Amino acid sequence: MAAFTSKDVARIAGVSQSTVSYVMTGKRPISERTRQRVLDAMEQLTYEPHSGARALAGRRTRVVGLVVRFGAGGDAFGLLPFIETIANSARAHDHEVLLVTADEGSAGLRRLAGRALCDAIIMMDIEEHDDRVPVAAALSVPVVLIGVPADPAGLHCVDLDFEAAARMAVDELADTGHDEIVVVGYPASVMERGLNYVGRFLRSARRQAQVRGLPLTVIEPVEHGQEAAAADQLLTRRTGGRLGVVVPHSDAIVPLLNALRKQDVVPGRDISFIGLSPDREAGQSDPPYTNISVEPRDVSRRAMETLFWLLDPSSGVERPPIDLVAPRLTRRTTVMPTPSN
Amino acid sequence: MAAFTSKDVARIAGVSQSTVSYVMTGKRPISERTRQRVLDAMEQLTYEPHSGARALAGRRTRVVGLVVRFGAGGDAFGLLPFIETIANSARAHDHEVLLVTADEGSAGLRRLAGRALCDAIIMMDIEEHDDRVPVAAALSVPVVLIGVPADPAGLHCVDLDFEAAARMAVDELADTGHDEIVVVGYPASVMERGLNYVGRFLRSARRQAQVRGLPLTVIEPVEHGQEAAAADQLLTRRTGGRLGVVVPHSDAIVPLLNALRKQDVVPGRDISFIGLSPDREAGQSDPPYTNISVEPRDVSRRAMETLFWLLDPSSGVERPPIDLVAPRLTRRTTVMPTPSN
DNA sequence: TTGAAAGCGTTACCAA
DNA sequence: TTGGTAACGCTTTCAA
Repeated sequence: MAAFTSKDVARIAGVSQSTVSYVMTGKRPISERTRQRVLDAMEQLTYEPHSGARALAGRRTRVVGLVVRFGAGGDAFGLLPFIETIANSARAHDHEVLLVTADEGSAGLRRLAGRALCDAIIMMDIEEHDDRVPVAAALSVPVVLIGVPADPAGLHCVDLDFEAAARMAVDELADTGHDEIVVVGYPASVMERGLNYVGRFLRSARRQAQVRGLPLTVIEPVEHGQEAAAADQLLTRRTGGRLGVVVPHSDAIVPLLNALRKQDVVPGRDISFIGLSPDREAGQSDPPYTNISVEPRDVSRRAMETLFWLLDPSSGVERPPIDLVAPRLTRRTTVMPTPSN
Repeated sequence: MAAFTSKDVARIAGVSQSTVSYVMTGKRPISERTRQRVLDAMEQLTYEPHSGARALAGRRTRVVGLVVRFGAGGDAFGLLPFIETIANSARAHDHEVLLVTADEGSAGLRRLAGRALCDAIIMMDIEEHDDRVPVAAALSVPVVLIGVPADPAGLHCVDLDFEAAARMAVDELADTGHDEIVVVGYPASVMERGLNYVGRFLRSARRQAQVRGLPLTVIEPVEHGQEAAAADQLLTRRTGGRLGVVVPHSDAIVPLLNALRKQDVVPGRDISFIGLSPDREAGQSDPPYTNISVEPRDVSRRAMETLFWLLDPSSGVERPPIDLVAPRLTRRTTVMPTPSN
């Protein structure tokens, strides 16, 4: 592991150092013959360019900063697929991923930009009123948010369209002749954090219920492990009418289905059930439930497309400042059909 | 976001650029008065050192490379706590974390070291015979493995002591008068990957069963979602004697407990049950089960201690090349007590 | 189509 | 205790 430099490559190839650089960047035409000689020399030395030197001279790091929050909060199914997709996308663009935890708050952002650790930042787990957003907006590097804060401050945001998701759930229940809706809320830890999508979903659900003239109650907060109690509470709400249950917190779905089963309540027969979750989970669950799709991979892929477009606007088509992925409703058997009489 | 340099800081503070550098690194004594002036100037300019320039001149990046495998394979509970702990530990040492996926194989390792992207590497999800291990051993930066391959090639390894864990499980069942042991194996995807700990656990379990003179069967592979079938298979094994079940794949534990319950088989009364999982999961499960602790945080914390010791051997006490975290057995109610007659 | 050379912002050596 | 200055390995202008 001798650690050769572009000077060594140049010497072996019998060209100047700048030619080596231009072969790598492709920023000026090189005769095929020279190019090949340089490439051979690189191969021979197993040359790798020094990223620090590159960043210094070229004022770009080829690194994407990723700010995530570990621990309590988001849905468990979520974080890993997000990170994975982002890592793959970065690699596809020949970029690295630098991981920063949300615990660092704005300081982490300032460090990423100030120390020139990355060319762009992608930030997840945005709160509705998030201190970091104005800081991010003032940074010298572009920032893409996964989530939509109350004030995006001009930043590009990508997320699932939780407003549309809520409307879809309410509409589905309204269209099939239900006369009451219960939304099973989030754990207190999630509620308190003021995560943007919680408010976006619940507000939209309430509004649409009003539009459709249906009473809607939110049971909240529902702690992890306390889903059985929520199930009880929910069943007392069933005043003889057709009750529809909507569960936006995907971690609560399976426990809740289990709790209902224990009470011999069959979704699709006794009550209706719609969950917000990836299609895969919904289809493989027992029983499979009608769901509204939440696909982390779609969201983070779009976020990365936006990010790379911001880094090189000529590279693709312009991206909208707020880019919402449309949810999809998949009917399985947990929503009672419209009564035929 | 003006992007000031240490030259600016030097000018404002009325000192030379090298003095600014020495204030930051502490590599030579600075009078308190000068030091304060420099710190004030930095504060005033919100100065942040350029990491690329630093890496170039100082030949150290203050970055830790983290190689992880996403997707199928390891236990779901595992990856996130590992990453989180590593990120926190890195931060505590004023280091960044660069994330690389295992899909890149040895190329990722070569890139990390060749491009001087990091000072040290931590690599997870090691296979028993892993191509990357010899490559890692030849790198110009230290590498710490989480896991123990057949041939560590001189690299430092940190992991749970799966051999001891298997012995503990077998001993516990032997000591309480069982006369048969069934180990519920891993999904095929995990078996095929040849992950190091799978072999380490199963081999050790077999050996210890032999030592204790107990028949031991491994049901394998057990797919995710197929735990009910495994439960059936397991119950047919119950030839009237006292049967002990050991479940090393933590993802299978809860589904398996559910499957047993459906058959009205009560662990601790009808059969015995020991799972390998974090204590938290075991205690919060319904029912709580006797478990052997697998604590990702302990393992990754130790791995990071080793890594920073390798980066600066004078900083602490020497680390063993193979550092195994001792598992702990916590008895709950799922192992039948020794018959009293 | 190519080369020479001036930076990029640090660190660390050599002097003072 | 401090300052001056030569690297560090690349990119990019200016010339040819």
